[in-house]
Amino acid sequence: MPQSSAPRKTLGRPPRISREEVVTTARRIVDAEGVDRLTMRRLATEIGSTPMALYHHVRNKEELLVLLLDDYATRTLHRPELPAQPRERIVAAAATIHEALAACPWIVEVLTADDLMAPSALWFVEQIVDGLVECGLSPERAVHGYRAIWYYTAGEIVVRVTAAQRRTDDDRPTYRERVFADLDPSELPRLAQVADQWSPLTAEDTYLDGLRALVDGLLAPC
Amino acid sequence: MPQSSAPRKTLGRPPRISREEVVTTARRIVDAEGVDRLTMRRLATEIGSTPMALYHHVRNKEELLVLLLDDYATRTLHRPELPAQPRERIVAAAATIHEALAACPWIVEVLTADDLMAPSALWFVEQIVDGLVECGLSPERAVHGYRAIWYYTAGEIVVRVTAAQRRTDDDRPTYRERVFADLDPSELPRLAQVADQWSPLTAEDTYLDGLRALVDGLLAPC
DNA sequence: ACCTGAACACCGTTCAAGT
DNA sequence: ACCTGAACACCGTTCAAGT
Repeated sequence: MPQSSAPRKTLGRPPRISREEVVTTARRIVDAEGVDRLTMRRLATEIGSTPMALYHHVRNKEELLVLLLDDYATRTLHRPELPAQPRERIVAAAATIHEALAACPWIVEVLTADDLMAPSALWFVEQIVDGLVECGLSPERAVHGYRAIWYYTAGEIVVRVTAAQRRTDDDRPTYRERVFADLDPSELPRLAQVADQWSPLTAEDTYLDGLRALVDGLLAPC
Repeated sequence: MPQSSAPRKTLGRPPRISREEVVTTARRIVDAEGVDRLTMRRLATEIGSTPMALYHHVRNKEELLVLLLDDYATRTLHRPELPAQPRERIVAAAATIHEALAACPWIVEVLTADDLMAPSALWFVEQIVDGLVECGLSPERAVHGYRAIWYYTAGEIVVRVTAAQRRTDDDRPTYRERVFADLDPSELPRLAQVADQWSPLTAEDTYLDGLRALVDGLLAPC
């Protein structure tokens, strides 16, 4: 793996671009034009080099995206004052992660990578796991609880972001709208009842309500 | 939009391929080799035609994927006997959807499309919304409750499927493993404590536990 | 109405060679 | 050690023409 931070022991051609420059330039492209426009070729021309030069600094495009997420997390995920009460601490930590992710929609491509295991996010994971343990869960159940919170959080981001993308793409009625339009009220009475409110209702941001419900449910046996 | 099912009013060149044939062939490719291998060109050669012929039967690749999800849902999502008790009915309906999605990992590409609004899935959505209303939630809160369940379900699928993909891709230590390996126990004591159990713990299928916690939490105020 | 051929405007990545 | 040029093996989609 290329290590631009390691001391140079052997002499060779001096590097013209650094891993950091690659990541910074990639960030600029993504911020300005969206993640779809980030290609190795585009990045190379932007940086004044060739596609292949990049491969000396990142293993491949996927690694570049993970580095980008790390970079983003390090820059924006500052540790807030969290409530002392453990239940509220869990909610606040999850909400902070959620807020940071929601503000950078391109993340969806990378989000699903592993966990959100950017080093700067680990502190929040710690707070959540610790809060669950303090509330009486075993370490094992606390990890499972964190995962449930993570599934819920990642799902909310993925669903909301991609729905938003589709809305701007074109203005024909969405597939969902067509399906709701010819709904049989005798077969699906509840859905028919809420059909015309569905869009505004699902557009509301209810992340926090659902999060509280989930945390309450996870802590209920205690 | 092409309507192969509509009666042919004007005479013209008789169609050689149908929308149904396109979808069926696409399904065969996806089942056999994964969604990555489904390209318009590959599909065209498989069907014995040219890429452009496909565009007379589907608007574009995205529509093809939505049709594929519908097709899959129609074939596999059969209505089970659901428990009469509303809380258990909600859990069972969500679990059935989850099971169907988990069995077809290529879904992740499409999942995020809108809601899971395949017509054959609507019955399950109805059961969930109805169960929540029967438990005392207002229709509005019931829709929000369904959304929370959907976020959790979609998130679980997305995270698990992509984690599995990455595992098979290569056998180097994952990014997560590297991050966990050099964890500072004085800074992140809980994570350090569970570090070596993290992989097995997160590999466990705890979807149902989290789902029950979420549903309990949603119904708690009642 | 439906299909074809050729082209447009791209991708990520590898290989072999240069400095 | 780092970078370049050229190539490989692809993409989705459009356009203009054929039947």
